[in-house]
Amino acid sequence: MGGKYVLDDQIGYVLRRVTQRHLALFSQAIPQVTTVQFAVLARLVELGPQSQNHLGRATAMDAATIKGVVDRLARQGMVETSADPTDKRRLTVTLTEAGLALYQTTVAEALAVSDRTLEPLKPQERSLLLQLLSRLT
Amino acid sequence: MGGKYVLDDQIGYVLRRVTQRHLALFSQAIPQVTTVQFAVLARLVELGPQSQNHLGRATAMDAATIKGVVDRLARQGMVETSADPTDKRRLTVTLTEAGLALYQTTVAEALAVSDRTLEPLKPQERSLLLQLLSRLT
DNA sequence: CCAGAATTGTTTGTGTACATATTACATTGA
DNA sequence: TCAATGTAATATGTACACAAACAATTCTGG
Repeated sequence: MGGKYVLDDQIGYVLRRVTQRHLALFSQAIPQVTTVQFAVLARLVELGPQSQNHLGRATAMDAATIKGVVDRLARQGMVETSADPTDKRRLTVTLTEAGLALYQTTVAEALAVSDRTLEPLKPQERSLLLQLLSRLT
Repeated sequence: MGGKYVLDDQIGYVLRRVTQRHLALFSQAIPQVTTVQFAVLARLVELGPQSQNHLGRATAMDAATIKGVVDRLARQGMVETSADPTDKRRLTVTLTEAGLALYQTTVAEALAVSDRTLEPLKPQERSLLLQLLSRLT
């Protein structure tokens, strides 16, 4: 026994495929931003202005990744960056009016995308899946 | 009501975080190749030589992505590419001796990584999770 | 048979994702 | 207080991931 390696049964491969489907549903529903960019907007709405690295930690991205995401959001006018007067190392990231507006007009659709991703499951199974997955973080 | 948007409860965000943990465990255990490269090796072991695009489909990658993965595996001597005599468009990808050897010496560890990823769950919960996830592909 | 459609592979551009190195600045502890 | 340590941001390099456009080839239907 001990198990043969069957690619289709490996958690990593299944995660990748489910993620692919989710990203496709999201970009179809909300082409303006990516899932990752939307997560950043959501956190800024929730937490208010944040230093760039702190924002990265709050959205599960390392410093290099969050920098790229913030740069692209800033280029689209969704966030602004400014120097922190009390700590010269820090770059404060703030949501703009346009960023808040985009969030408010798309958040319902973002919820719908989450629903659509889970559509093949019954309500009970959906919360069970979420609960099991969140124990693997 | 319909629910507020709580980032930490969104399936996409949870998937991303679980994937991050899995990738970290894999690269720590098997630094020679990535999860994606390993998937390609596994499929070649399973199916034998394949055209590049077919191999991509068999591992859930589009044409541009599989090209990059095959290029990197070829650069490391794990696969070889050759022209298909019957169809001049096709590029046949074949596992090398070194590629097969790498697969054979790491496949047990790859299984262990899948296990480690699922470690917080009981055996029963693990198969339940896999079953629920695979319904979302 | 042959023109249009489909497939294969390549290239380019954009967007995560992370390791590592570097610079600038902050904190702390003896 | 000032040296050691830690943190913030940046830059570079590698690796997926996918869209779109393209050239070469193969297939198909009238």
